[in-house]
Amino acid sequence: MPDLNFYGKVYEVVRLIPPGRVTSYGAIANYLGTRGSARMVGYAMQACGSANPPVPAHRVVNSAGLLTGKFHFGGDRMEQMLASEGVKVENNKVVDFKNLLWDPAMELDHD
DNA sequence: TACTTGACAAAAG
DNA sequence: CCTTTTGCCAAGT
Repeated sequence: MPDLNFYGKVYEVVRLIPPGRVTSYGAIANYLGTRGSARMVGYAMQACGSANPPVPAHRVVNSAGLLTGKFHFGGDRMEQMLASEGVKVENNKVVDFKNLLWDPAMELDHD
């Protein structure tokens, strides 16, 4: 990948998330090598609106599978998109999160 | 250059 | 189980 900033790298990884799957901020940060920058991942999502192509930020949740960013999407839009991809959401959290979790460091960096 | 801010995470109470 | 505290790092001001 080209010389992308931290945000750019985050976008690249998030775009690799297959439909019907979800990942956590920490997983992405860990894949980028900066596990402590999990907050930056979410922070980058905030700026994902300017990214092109768009970033499926709705597939990114926190370590507990909680839709922390649903409020930023505006309403239940995040849940609707996830539901459309087959991801069940209940009480603002992903059902079978661990089963649907797509960890790039484990899926991509896999030998 | 220094301070503030977070769509987080893990630990402690 | 829920709330609070601490650590973390990059971007914006």
